[in-house]
Amino acid sequence: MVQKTKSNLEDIAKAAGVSKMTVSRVLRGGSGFSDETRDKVLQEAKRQAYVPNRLAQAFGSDLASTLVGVCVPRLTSGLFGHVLEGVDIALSRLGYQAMVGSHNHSIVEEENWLRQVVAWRPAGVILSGRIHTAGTVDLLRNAGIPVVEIWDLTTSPIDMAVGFSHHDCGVEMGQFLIRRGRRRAGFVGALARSDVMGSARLDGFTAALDRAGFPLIDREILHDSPGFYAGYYGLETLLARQPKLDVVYFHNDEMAIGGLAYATANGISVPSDLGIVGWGGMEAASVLPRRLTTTVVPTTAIGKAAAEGLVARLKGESSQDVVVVPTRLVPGETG
Amino acid sequence: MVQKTKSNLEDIAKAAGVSKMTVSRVLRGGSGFSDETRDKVLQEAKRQAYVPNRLAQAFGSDLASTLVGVCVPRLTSGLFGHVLEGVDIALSRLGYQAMVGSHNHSIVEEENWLRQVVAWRPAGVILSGRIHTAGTVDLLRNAGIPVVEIWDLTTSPIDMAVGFSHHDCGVEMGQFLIRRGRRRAGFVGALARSDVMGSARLDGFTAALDRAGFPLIDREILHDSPGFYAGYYGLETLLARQPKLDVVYFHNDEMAIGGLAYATANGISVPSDLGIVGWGGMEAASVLPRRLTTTVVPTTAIGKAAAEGLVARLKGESSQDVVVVPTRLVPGETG
DNA sequence: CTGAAAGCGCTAACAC
DNA sequence: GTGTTAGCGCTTTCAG
Repeated sequence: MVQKTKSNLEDIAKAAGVSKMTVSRVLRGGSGFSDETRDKVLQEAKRQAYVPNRLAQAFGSDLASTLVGVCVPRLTSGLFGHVLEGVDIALSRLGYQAMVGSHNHSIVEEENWLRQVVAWRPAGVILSGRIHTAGTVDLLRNAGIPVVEIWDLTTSPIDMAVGFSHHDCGVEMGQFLIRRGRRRAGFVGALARSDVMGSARLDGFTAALDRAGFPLIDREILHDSPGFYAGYYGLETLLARQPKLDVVYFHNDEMAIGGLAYATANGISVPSDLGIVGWGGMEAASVLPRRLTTTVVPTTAIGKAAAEGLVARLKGESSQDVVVVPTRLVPGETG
Repeated sequence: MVQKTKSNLEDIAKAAGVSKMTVSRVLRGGSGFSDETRDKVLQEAKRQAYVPNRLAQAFGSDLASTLVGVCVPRLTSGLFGHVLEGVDIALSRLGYQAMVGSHNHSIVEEENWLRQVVAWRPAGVILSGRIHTAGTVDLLRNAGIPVVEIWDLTTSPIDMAVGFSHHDCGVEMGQFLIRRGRRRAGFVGALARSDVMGSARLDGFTAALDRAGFPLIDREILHDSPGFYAGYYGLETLLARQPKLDVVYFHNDEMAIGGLAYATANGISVPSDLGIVGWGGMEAASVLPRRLTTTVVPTTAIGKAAAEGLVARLKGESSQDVVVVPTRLVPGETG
């Protein structure tokens, strides 16, 4: 059977004996037609399995499209998965569609992604982080669409922002560990050169330690993806150099759990011999035999707030330009 | 400063002293123009920061759009995060854009998502699973676009498919545990009513146990998201009813790790008192103090193959309609 | 090698 | 309450 060409407003109009415009009005649920007309049109549309052409709609009118670009560093990160879920649920509830991309912590890849996406004339975009290429900023300015930057709030945003200060997270953890009596701290991270936000946490951490008079002893930064393995081997490497550390701050919880695995496997008792603390608040961290000491980030809430703020702006509703979400240092049994 | 209206082909044409058509040809890298013309046009395009309007492009021609719809059950699942990453990397390398959605294991939500997405006239879609509503199938047929169903391969696909048999995964694990001497097996799952693929694993598992003469003793299915917590409390509940189980098969690795945490916290020694086995192959499973016995699924490869197969089809290249990816039962130290 | 004309499906603006 | 006209930016087709 030959593929039947998709029906359009005109087909319905003809079949219902009205004009395209009337059909358009009915289908968009406006007003300016009789009940009788409406029923006829709706019935025809259903019969013909009419699917509106959003391309024509978005193209042919100033009506903003309902496409929203969303770019995150990595799709495989537990944290960003939750952020995306928050975005996705909010957007779909509001009738918007997400175009998703990832850039693996490269602002150049982010620009490439954005260049593709703006060509689709999206209603707005959600980006991660506060550092972008000049090209990205130009693209955004020329597009003249709302932008929400999520995750980091260290400096002032291009347009809107939802997040928190990574630097403060590091400071808070540093102060906490000092209060707990730790004096010889190390750090294990990954991808330092490109993950600016991870570096911000480290900066805050070292600053706090410095102020307390017990500066960071050493750090080990792996050029690897910040997962369990990197945490495991990162701790191994760091301890080989610095056997006398009394606590290690990890780039994130996955790495901290990897570190915990290394400690367990090597007879290092946690937290008495060595404290291990993470960042992020992944679910797994709280069901470990020993609950991980970490900073919990409200990931889904960030995604939701970003999507809702963007749409509020699009609808001309008043909305806050900068939303600060609270992170929470949760003392566990490992640090 | 007033927002400068975006430049279009005509603006460039005027500035370069040629026609729209010539500009169009140059910008799309075709042929039929002199080098001199090309340089002039490219220079003008750059000067005006021209961004092509993909909406007009896709709308105004039969040229397939480069939009690809991708729908997964959950964005927060470690496994699907990796699938999405595979899809995303392959698509962006090939010049396509992903419209992403999730349906939380509801085929009705999947249909709602698809209805929105089809209206954008995507080049193709990637769906998860083999069960869809009649409405979904209609939508797909009418759209006349390629469809790749990923993840499950139990029955024959609508169009193309990339995956493996969940049923066989269950059978294999059942046989493995019997060979290891387990005789009193239980199962802990979540969301059974809607997660058809999880059920397929359970079916295969019970079938294998039945054939061996040691049928499944009991199962505990939680109406909760299949994460660490559900695994923890699911095992607690199951053991309260059936203290004499000698092994428990979990819906996935997250739940198995939760179960492991419960066992550790309650002095149950694994694997001597109780075997604990999972499914999926999340990275964490292999750095636990005791490596989890599980089935490893090549998630990223599935996403990559789905995206590449779809694009191959779009370009008229020959491609396999059904790609079976191998899963691998990896014996660890927990079962 | 280059250009002119028509049209994709829809909606805004205006007429009736 | 309903219809008509024009046009969004691009590509296709056909003429030169």
